[in-house]
Amino acid sequence: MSDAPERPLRADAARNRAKLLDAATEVFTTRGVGVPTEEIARAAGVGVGTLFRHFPTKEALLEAVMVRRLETITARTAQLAAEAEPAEAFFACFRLVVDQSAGKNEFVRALAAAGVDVHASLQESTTAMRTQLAGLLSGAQRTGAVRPDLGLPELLALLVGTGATMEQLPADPSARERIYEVVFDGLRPH
Amino acid sequence: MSDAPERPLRADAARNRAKLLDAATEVFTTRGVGVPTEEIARAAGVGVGTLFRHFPTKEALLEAVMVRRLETITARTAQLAAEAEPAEAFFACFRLVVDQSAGKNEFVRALAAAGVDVHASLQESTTAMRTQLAGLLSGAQRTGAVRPDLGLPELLALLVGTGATMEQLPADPSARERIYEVVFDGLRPH
DNA sequence: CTAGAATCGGACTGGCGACTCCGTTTCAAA
DNA sequence: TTTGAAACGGAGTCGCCAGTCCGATTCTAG
Repeated sequence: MSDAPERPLRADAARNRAKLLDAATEVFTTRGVGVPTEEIARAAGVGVGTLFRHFPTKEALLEAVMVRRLETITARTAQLAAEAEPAEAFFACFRLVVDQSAGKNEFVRALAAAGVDVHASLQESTTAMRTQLAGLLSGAQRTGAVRPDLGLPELLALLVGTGATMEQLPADPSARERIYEVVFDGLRPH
Repeated sequence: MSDAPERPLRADAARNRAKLLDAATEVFTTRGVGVPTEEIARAAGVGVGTLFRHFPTKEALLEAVMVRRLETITARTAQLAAEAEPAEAFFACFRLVVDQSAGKNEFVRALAAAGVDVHASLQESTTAMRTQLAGLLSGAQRTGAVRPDLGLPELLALLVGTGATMEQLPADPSARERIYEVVFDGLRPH
């Protein structure tokens, strides 16, 4: 489209960029998106100047983190979808997304609150994810494992909501499991 | 305990306090807790000075709003619990709480993030609510309408999570209804 | 009606945090 | 090695917002 010329980054620049992304992922997920940029820079072992040279805006950094996460999840989802039969794959992916989305709801909120209609790069990644999920859903419905009246919007909402449910729970694995039982039972027909 | 003397508020002061609470409830729920205090004061038709005289801190205002909401919900819950039989009351209250909690998750987060171990007044209200819900839950379990392995923590988490689910949904009443079907189905035994 | 106490309003302050600027350092092409 | 372009770091700027202060206003007791 438009990103044609792009000279390759200098070695140190590429290294710093990667360190920033890692640090930002870590800090944002554990301490929330409110953490000052300077702390992220410090965690990455670089100066704020460097941070803002790579990501012109705090929001841009947030977006980059989201994109990477989404891509990871989408890839694993695709793998699962290919390996297992529809119903099994569907429920496995549901777990995967919920488990991986700890704290991510807050990201989405932060981005949305920033007035952005989700920038191009993010748009792209979310679309890929949605496509995956839509396929999984209709596959599972075709085999009768999931009630047929659910659409993609409901599935998406349930994924986010189940993530929120898990965040509220004390770190008790058996309670988590019970929540999954409730939701999965509800997803099955009748 | 300690709030003994409390002279009654002057007429205008009481009026302004009420206007502030109403405005804050409205603004916080529709535009989020990040809205500057000045806007809340303007929405209430008073100056910031007045706002801070009634609520020494933005956080205190947030808390007051929460308390009022919780008390309202708790009262309605109690009423429902008294009028209907256990199972019916349980599910009706579940709906009530979820419907009324639009945007409230964000409040709780904001308070928790402020480092407060939830101040005394809020503590009290939440305890009342929890007691209500605990009663409702065990009642519904006794009649066999709800799976017996669920505890209060799971119920609380599911209430918050279902609220989050609803917030993600496009404003489509039938989709909302489908979500309730999923969750309620999952809550029932087997 | 009047005084003075309670309240009000909004200009002002202080601190915080996103982002900029530029002298210094590091890389890599020749 | 040399050299200039690329990248770095972090002190400094700027705007925003919670919370303060005090002269002006509005209640209400007598």
